[in-house]
Amino acid sequence: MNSILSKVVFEVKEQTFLKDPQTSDLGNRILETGIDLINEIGFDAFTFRKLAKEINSVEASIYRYFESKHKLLLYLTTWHWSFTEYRLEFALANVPSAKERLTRAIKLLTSEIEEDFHGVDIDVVKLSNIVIIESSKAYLTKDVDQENEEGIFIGYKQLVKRVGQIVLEINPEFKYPNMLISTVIEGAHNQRFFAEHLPRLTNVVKGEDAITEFYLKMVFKTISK
Amino acid sequence: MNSILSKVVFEVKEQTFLKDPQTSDLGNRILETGIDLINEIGFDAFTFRKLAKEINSVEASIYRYFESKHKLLLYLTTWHWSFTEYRLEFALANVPSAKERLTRAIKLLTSEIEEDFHGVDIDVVKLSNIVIIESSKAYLTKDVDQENEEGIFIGYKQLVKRVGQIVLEINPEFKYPNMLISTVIEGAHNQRFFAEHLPRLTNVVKGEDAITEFYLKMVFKTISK
Amino acid sequence: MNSILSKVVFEVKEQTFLKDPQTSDLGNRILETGIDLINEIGFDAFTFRKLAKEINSVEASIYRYFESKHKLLLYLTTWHWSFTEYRLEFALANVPSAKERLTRAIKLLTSEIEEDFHGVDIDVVKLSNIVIIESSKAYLTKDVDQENEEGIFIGYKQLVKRVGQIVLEINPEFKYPNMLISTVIEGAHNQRFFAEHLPRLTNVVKGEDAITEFYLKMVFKTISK
Amino acid sequence: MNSILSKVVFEVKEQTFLKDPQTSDLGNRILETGIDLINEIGFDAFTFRKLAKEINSVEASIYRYFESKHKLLLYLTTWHWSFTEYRLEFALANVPSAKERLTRAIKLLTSEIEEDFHGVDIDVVKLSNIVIIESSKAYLTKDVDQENEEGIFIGYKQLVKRVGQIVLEINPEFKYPNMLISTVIEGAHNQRFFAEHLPRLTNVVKGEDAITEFYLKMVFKTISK
DNA sequence: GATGAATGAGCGTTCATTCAT
DNA sequence: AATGAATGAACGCTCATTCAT
Repeated sequence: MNSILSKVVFEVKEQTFLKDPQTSDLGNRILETGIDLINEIGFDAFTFRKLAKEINSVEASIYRYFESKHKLLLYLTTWHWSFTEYRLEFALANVPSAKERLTRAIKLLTSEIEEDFHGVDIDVVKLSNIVIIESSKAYLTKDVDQENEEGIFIGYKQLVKRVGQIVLEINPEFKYPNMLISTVIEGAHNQRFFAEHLPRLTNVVKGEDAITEFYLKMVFKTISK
Repeated sequence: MNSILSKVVFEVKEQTFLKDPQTSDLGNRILETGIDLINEIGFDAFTFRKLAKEINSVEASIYRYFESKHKLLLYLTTWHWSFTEYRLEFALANVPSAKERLTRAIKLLTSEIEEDFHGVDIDVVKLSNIVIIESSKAYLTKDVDQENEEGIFIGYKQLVKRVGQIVLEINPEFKYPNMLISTVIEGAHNQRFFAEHLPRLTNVVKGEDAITEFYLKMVFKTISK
Repeated sequence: MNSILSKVVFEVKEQTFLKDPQTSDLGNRILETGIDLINEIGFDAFTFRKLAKEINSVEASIYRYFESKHKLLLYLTTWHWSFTEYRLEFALANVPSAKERLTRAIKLLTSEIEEDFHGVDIDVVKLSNIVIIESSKAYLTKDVDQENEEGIFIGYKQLVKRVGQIVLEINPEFKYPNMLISTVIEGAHNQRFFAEHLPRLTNVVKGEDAITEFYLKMVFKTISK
Repeated sequence: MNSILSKVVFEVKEQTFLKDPQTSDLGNRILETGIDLINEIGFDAFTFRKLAKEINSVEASIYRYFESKHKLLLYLTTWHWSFTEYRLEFALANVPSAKERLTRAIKLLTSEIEEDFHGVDIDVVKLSNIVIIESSKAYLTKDVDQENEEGIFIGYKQLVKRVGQIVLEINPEFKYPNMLISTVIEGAHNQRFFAEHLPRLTNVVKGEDAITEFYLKMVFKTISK
């Protein structure tokens, strides 16, 4: 699994790092401990200084890999989207029915990751939490347009497009496939956050898989003729 | 209009300010120029120092009104939700049909504000842009839980609940009214941002009112039996 | 003397400071201790951090007064030129003979300051050393042109022009009065430095007033018809 | 020409480098690109990191040649003085008249270099600009005395002495030959800089060779009995 | 001999905040 | 009530330098 991963996972990220963190021990510690720390204290409070202390190194060393903490966040989110697309590929492979494929895709996009992915050093569960809470901060910036030009969000767009195309297979006349899918992805993030922190904004009861159920129903009803 | 506004609009915000900014000239300048400045440079780059310079005052004076820039953002977003609820009240008053009320509600929540609201000093259009881009940063924080306890998000929750109840009028068995409505509200924000900056994540063509059309259809199909 | 000083001395410097250091206790400590410290360790090694430590304050406080250490140096040099022009005015007042005035001007520009100037908090002797060693660094920069536009070097230019005009009184056909005077001023700086550190570049014997003697002779011979 | 150059030019510099940069390809790239870069961004903004990037190498490699950027500047200036002395030797060879020799020397010291020197990889015009703007920073340091002891400024001193001796040939009683010549050299640097950036300090009109004219006259008048 | 990786130290800057007036 | 002055703390960043290969 590892070799395929390596092949699939590392796509668009060249713009986000100065030196590929996956190629050295220090780089990997930056990623692993970085994910832990962002999870723990939140991205706003996260600084390279604190991370450096945590990995018994210094800020200057981290700057060899990432230009800024914002770029590190971009790296993590693009990694996450590449990884998600890779998982999607596997989940949909050899499934002929478009409806079944869309079902699987929505499930994958709206459920929590639980499995352990061998061959990946990165803690995908924690990373997924970061994506839920912090990823929107990665694009809600004055720099979006420039970063978009640099192709940093390609992974996300590809994913949306790909699932959107399944929608079109089912209903070729549906006008807003991308809008629907990005609503589902961002919505699932929000609902998961609301469920934990602002429960009156959602109707999720802990333990149940309400989010997935809701979005599945929503998608299929919305695209029905 | 003004008197009613004053009555309706200022609800939950006591937790967000130290001294009500609407009661003094300086306070109002803080709000007005604050909105301008956040719009211009983004909330991340926004500081009390810059705001103080802009209004020819000093940081210390702003601190009389708001404990932090984060609290100012909370003030602005709660103001926005109160204001939205007030507009909703007017839009739904004396409309007997639940479907018509839901339609009006969704339209109001997903369209851009354009009208000029007399009697309100605050530039509601600019404020609405801030809400789109920055409001999620107001709750995607390590302090959500505490701020939630303090009742800061009550306005938002009320709004969601109120529209959710219209959904239940139409389909009393629908399990996820709040989830649906908060998905619509947050989704509309996202799509409006995507339309401008990451168009491949949406299917919005500029000029058309695709967002409203999409969410109207989505809501009614989703809640249909 | 003080009152006249205050009037004469503070001219072009507004561009060099954020808040006039002469108007507060802390500001004056910045100037006095700043001069001491630059003298001691040299401008290159001088930092706001070290200065802050020395005056038992913090960098942030110094930044209220000066944008950068470079601006502080500009402040000090412009102060020095204003002060020199003021001294010149006194030295030349009521002296009818142009030759005598030129002689006095050259002496003033090429000799070491020794007197104590009452009513001035600034240690003019130490400041003069700084000007000798560091002032050229104030203009030998990529920012000269911009700073020149801002009028920062006006004091120096005025001084050169004023003495140049005495030259023209004596020999109206002399083509290069400013060139001559700026050569004298910069030359005197250099020779004083050489005398102390690179004696083989000069012919100064310590104790003698060779520098003044040389430049006096040089000037008068050069402008003679 | 090259072979003589090689013999004459490389004199005192042993103290300034760790490994002679003229003996390797990388070393020569350091010199050439270093000169370019210092010219472009100024010595203050110049760093080994930037230089390394420019020559597609790394900082560590540059450190093999030069202990610090300051030493590199010393290398360049001593090279320039050796080169100037070499040019002087040629210009004065077989000229019996002392007055003529002094004239030629002053001209050489105060005019801009324009000719292309074949056999020298170093861009002498750019180097000359660096010397004008930055060379004073090479000695206006707390380390002058030590560096002087190490003989780093010998080239400059020799040059001054040599031309000073022509002065003495003409007027054996003139007391300040070195002072005069170093005033001319430094003065010519200053005036060239002033002409471009602070024209009101000089009387140079672009295109004319005023600087040389002025210093020629100044020297001969000053040393006349 | 040249390089890649890493680091220690410190700089310049800004922020949020407090205190005295 | 508003302001002016000052500060503590930390951030982001870069530099010069070293070490192992």
